[in-house]
Amino acid sequence: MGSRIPPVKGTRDVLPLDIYKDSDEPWLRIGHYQLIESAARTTFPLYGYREARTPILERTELFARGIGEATDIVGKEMYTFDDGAEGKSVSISMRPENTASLVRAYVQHNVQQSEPETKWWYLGPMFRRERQQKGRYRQFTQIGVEAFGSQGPRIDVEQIEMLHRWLTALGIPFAMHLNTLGDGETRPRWKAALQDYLRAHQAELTADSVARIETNPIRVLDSKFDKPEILEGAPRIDAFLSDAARAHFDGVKEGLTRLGVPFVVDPRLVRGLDYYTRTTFEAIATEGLGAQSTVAGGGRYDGLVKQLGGGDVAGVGFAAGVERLALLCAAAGREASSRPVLFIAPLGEAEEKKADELAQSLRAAGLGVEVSLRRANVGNMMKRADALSARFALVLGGDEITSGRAKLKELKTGAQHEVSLTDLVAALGQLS
RNA sequence: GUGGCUGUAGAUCAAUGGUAGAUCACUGGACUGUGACUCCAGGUGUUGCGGGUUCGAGUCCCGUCAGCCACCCCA
Repeated sequence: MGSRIPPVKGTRDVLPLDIYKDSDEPWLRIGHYQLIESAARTTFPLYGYREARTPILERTELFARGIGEATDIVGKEMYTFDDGAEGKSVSISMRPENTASLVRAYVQHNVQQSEPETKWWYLGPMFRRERQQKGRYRQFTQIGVEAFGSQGPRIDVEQIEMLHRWLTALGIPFAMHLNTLGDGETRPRWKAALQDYLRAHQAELTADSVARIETNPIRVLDSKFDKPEILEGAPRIDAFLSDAARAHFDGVKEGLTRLGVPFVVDPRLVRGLDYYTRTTFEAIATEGLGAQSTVAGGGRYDGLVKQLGGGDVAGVGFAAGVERLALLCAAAGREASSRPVLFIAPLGEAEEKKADELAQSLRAAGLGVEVSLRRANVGNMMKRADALSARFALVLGGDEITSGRAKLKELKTGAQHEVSLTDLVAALGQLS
């Protein structure tokens, strides 16, 4: 008589089931996640990235210092609690992103000493307490990479090319947007100039934009509600770039062009996290995601390692939203599937025992085999084989056991092949 | 956090304020020897939840929760 316990708001189950919330909204299945993850697992190591895992829980301080106290993520979206288990209270948060954690691990283990140039990739759930909408959930999954210790533009280029390759392999329609935020001095100087300009035009701006002059003036440039001529007249970052920062950005653009990676320079591309410097980039889906169309975003964070107690080590990384990618894969009908090679339908008790033994030996040979576990007529068992999308079905009755031969039915074509039960492995290998 | 829309069977949706239904899916049977076609049978639904109005509420009103979409922000 228990009542149902509802799931936590903004979280969702990912099942191997064909569940549709409504007719034109494909529900995410595990197969969509697996497709994206396996593409990452095969692509990233080609570029020398190795997987790293860090805890979901970190001290709140890490995110406050790493991501920025003033950001929305840290200011109001983290799941934070006090952990008093060791006598004194420590503030703990569930990670809202993974870069700060990886930098902490990098510093913690003095990786700089043993491997000055390091490339890591990661995968896992992140948590932000936001109001959900399409492609945005409170628990979501990110796949990302970080490259530590390389200064020049070639690593930026290599990483963007890798992101391009991965998304292309997944069949995602996207455009790569590219910008530079300049080095450590550029951004504050540009920001100040922008604020001066916007304050001078306050009277003509919307209330939202006026409020953002102080909090996030760069975002004002992205406003959809203000007069374009005001936004276009704003000071551009170009005028504030140092020679070194400009040369770096030119190097990135030249490298991408040389490797044939398409991109668009987008001066309004701003990354929200405080740690970004110089190169920033975003892969933006060109269809299918509504307002949450950024599918991957990243850039340089040259000061972050030092800020978190390490050496003066450069970094570049990106993070991709798996749910957003999965929605696009779902819309395109692309999905990883695991289907059995063979479904065995035994007709009686003795046949069931024989079927179990056959299945065991086939599985030992690496073949996926499903055995009917319920006693039913052949038609129903065939129906089950069909539902599982088995490649072949085999009916096992008394005749087959005494003769040692059976008919292997290929479900897609309906063709039947007579085979010997003793070398089913070879027969299946030959047919598939 | 702000705003808009929506909550009825596993799914998609019906039901003038008056007996809660259809289709698909699922299970079984027709059919102890072969799935997709056909026919038949099978539903104990907290109508999201809680109040209110009414002789009577799935339907009207209020609240609340959840989902969706947008703002904000971000992957």
